[in-house]
Amino acid sequence: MDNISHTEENYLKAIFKIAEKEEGRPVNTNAISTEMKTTAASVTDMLNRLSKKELIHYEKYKGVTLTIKGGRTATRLVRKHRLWEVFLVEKLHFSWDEVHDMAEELEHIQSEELVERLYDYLGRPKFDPHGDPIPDAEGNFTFRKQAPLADLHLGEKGIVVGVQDHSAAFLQYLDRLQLSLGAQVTVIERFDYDESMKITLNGDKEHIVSKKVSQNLFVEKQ
Amino acid sequence: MDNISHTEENYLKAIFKIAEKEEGRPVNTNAISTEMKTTAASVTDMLNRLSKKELIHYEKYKGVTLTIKGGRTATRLVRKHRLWEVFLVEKLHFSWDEVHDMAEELEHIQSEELVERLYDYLGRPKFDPHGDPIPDAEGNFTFRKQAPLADLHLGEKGIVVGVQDHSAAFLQYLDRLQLSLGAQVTVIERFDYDESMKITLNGDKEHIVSKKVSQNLFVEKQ
DNA sequence: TACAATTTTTAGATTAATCTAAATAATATT
DNA sequence: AATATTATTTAGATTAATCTAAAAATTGTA
Repeated sequence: MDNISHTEENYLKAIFKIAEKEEGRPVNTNAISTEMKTTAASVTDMLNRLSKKELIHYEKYKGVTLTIKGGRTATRLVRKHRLWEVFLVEKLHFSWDEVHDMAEELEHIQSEELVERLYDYLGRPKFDPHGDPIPDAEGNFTFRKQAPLADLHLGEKGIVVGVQDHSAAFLQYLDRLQLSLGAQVTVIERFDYDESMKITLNGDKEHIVSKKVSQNLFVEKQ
Repeated sequence: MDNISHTEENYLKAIFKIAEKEEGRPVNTNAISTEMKTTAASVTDMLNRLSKKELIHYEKYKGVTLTIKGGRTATRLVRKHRLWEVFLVEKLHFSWDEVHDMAEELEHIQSEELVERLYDYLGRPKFDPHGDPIPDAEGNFTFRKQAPLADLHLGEKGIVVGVQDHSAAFLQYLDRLQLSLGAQVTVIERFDYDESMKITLNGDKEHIVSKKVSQNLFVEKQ
């Protein structure tokens, strides 16, 4: 069969990512050009190519959706990306804010056998170092009933399970606050003025976290 | 600085590989086109590009040599390739005949930090699963006083340390004969007729190995 | 040395991926 | 509904990497 270039793979991943938020609605050209940091003209060009390869359903001016084949390719990339991130953090001891770019390259390594061996080697993880679910070999995601920390009411407890914002700046800031995955947080005060909140960390240290932080941090309510 | 494409990297590696055998003599266009499985015209094209980037010294009709920069790039690729092979064999339990193609892809992963962490993680290996030396971070190779098994005289002993032929077919055949790295061989008979030899394996099993095998297997004399 | 054979380069085309600028379609606004 | 705005596509160029065919240079040989 015709093989898929790195660039085509990246477009599929971008479309998949946008489609996640858009819940099935067709993804439009501009959204893709923003995600891919390229021009709309380049996107149109690529959409024609992807369509010819039956990786997307595409109608002029009407946006795109992934075909089964395109969706499978995208979830495989996500699986590979997240498994490599686990490898980099668990085995090579990189921190969670350093691994994204390396995983962007590693996800394009072809061999399916390699990925599955890596998966076993890593102990069949369900989540990556940022708390994002790792799809299984068939492309199925494990979902969690998570909510932004901002949604917790006074007195409620939660376990930190993920982030909305994946930027290195945010991740490093969380490290400074010791707000890493698995930490237990309890809301002990809420300030309406700037929507910040006071929390305790693992029933111990107290912190004030801004609205921005509490909105970008996912917890599982206890 | 201008960055180097995967293709350019592959050309540099090919030139490096040919230059190893040619011992410093300029590498000619045809040799590269054979190694790269491409046309001489494409090679000439690429040589102009590599020359412009100061990765090779190139004079029309006179062949090429690597510049310091080009040589460093090539040895880094070799280092990465061989370290990834160690990873695939030692950690993911692939066999030595399966890892080449995967390593061809993995060697292009950029991060130098990743390679050095991998190196530590693997226990700072000096040789890859085929017995080839892994250059250090500065590009220095560890050499061994090795010889083809064919050179051993009657009664001489050697330890299998490497292969000349890296083909999967040869490697699989060696596995069948239990002639893996580290095996001790003793020449107990030599047949002039077809230049085959009878050996004992680890002082035990007897085998007859063909000229072709004994020429493609490196041993360290004891 | 001169001719033949080989090697290498040049010329001109092709494909993937990109760009800018202009044209067209869809959507929003008065 | 007509017009303005925004989104998308088309047209035409560019660059990297490749090819085939032809030309030029080098090497081998009679």
